[in-house]
Amino acid sequence: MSKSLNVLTNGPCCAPLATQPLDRDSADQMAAVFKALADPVRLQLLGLILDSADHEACVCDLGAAFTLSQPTISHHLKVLHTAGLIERDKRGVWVHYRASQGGLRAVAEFLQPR
Amino acid sequence: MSKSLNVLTNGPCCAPLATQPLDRDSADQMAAVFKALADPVRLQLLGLILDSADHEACVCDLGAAFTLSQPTISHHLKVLHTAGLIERDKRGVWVHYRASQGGLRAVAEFLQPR
DNA sequence: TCCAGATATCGATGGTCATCAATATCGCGT
DNA sequence: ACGCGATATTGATGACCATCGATATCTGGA
Repeated sequence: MSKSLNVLTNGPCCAPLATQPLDRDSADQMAAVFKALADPVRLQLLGLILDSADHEACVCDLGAAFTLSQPTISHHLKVLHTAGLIERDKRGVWVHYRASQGGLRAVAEFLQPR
Repeated sequence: MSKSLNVLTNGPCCAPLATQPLDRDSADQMAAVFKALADPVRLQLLGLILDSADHEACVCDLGAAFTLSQPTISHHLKVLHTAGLIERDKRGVWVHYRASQGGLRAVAEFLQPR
């Protein structure tokens, strides 16, 4: 705790924190990425992409694995793409999404950097 | 794509997916953990805990780092705890939260296991 | 036993999100 | 140029969530 009053009545709690919290901007940015991962459908989509050859899959195949509507799948892929977790590659009529190794690594590193 | 019709009209898209998506239960479970991480305040709380000695901090110190109300901080800590990301340790009047190495590792491994 | 302080729970509220149907856009073949 | 199929965008709707004030619970000291 921080108020000296409590120290008098209840004794010391613990040494005050040494560091400042992540600045708000960085926290917002990371939270946005985790928000993109915080949906079961998007995790399934990402899993399908990672399990595919070259970590890349066509939207048509991805959509076929779900009973959701086509706009919904498109929306989820856009969220993952905006978060920097997958990359978009349009080949004629079809669109392929590829896992972004950099984006995924950045998230993983955030969780055990100390 | 999946319908042979398209193959006739537009040519092949790509080889169909080899694997099934993550089962829905596992996806829901992982999404719940990511949902716990998908908030800037919770990321800041987790960061403060990880940066503290022994990866552990007192609620009173954690709350002092924010301008949010005490119930809000308590709520966020509960969300992190329920997700298995931090452990609770009550010492008399004060409560300490400790990072759950297992929980954090599980999340990080999920992102690059292939 | 009683009080004060630390933390948690409850109920309400405003904002955000997942999903869909409808529609738009973009590329290829004819 | 036209049409069809693949993907994206828009607008609406119901569900979920972050936050707060009020209140409850728990613990140690007097």
